[in-house]
Amino acid sequence: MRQSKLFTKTQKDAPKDEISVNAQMLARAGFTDKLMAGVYTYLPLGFRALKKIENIIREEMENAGGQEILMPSLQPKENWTVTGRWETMDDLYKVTDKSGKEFALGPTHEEIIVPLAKKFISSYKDLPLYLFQIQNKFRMELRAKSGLLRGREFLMKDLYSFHKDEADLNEYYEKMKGAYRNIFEKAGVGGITYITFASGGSFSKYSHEFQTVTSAGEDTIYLCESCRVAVNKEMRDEQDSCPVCGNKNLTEKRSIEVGNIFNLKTKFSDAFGLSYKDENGKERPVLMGCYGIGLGRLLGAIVEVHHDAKGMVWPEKVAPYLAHLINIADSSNVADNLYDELSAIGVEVLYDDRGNKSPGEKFADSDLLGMPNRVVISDKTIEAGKYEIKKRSEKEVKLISRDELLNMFKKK
RNA sequence: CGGGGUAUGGUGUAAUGGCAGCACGCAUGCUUUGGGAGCAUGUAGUCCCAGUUCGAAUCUGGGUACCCCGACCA
Repeated sequence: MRQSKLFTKTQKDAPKDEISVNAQMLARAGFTDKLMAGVYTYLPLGFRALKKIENIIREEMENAGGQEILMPSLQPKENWTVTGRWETMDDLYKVTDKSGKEFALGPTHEEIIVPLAKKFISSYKDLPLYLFQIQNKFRMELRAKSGLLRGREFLMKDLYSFHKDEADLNEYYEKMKGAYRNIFEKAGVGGITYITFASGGSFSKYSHEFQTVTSAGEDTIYLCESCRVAVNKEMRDEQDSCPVCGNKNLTEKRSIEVGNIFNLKTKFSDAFGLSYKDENGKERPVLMGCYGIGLGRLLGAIVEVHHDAKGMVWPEKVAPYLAHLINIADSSNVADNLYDELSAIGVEVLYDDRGNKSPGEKFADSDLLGMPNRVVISDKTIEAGKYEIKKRSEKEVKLISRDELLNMFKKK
């Protein structure tokens, strides 16, 4: 992408009403634009990062047997009265059409997917089944806050699993924990994201959250350093020790809930009469699990974790572009050629080809945007027959040959 | 939803009852080019509705939006 053609521009100052780091930096860098509290537009760079996260998640969900679908956001009231959540869920957006008919804007999709699954599941041969979608959710947050961390409309991956018995559900639940670990690892927050025991509601003792430790977090967890698991503050009264090793010496941390997995058992199957016939022809309820990840929240969490005073520092797998090529030479020939060559071998490059910007401004922009690798072409590098490369996360600048440069990016 | 705060060009800000000013951005021209360049000329603003006043960005009332703390968050 030639930066001279990029839709967005950077800003020196953050909007005064954004306080959180993720909101400030994403706005300054032109990754997102706020439409209203808790509702954001993803601009080209932010959208690319979001898509990277989406693809990481999709790959893991497909590896875990998930089949992707897309359910509607606009949903009939009737589905929500079946479970009683039309009345009890107080963050449900309700809309009314001209005839007075009422609808919900989906905050989650159990009420839609269970009746859907009922149309296709009738035998033990149809199970297990794993369906997921990546789609916008709506929740009437009375206080949207912290930029992307708590929105009213936000992109979420939700997978629903359907099982013939509890053993199968539990097995898949453990498998999902592994898939989630892979996702957060690839997203660059693996080392500081802890599986956390949280309230399980009325059907199981626990649910599990994936909590990314950062001072910007709005949750409080108690961390067992040796087991690398945590307990959510909401469980503190009933669980004051590590659920794995019994250690009572837990560390209090602030964290962001980036994912949640939940054992639903037959809660929704019962409500909608979702059952199957077993090997003996006996009718049995289907057991369910559900597994969510907020993509925008994860994006925001990554920024909270990976930034410095100058800007964002994107992990390679979620960066909008792998490299930021900056030309500050008099002529653009060398940079143009490198841009074409890298593009030809499939390297995602943001090319700062702007002719009217000073080197200082280009470097400052590059630090703010935070692509993992910076390549600088100047009269000096051209004269030396080399390319200057610097990792965003490091200070050292290296001069390398064209072949070294191409090889470095080819691997990725 | 309870409490607190804020609202002035695209962005950040100044003006405490008397000519809406500055910086960045943007536009045009010239000069400049390794860490947010210089000069010149332009461009663009008082959240909304009432009220007080000779006169309101400024005071009063109402509304709206946004931010922060708390509550809420299957």
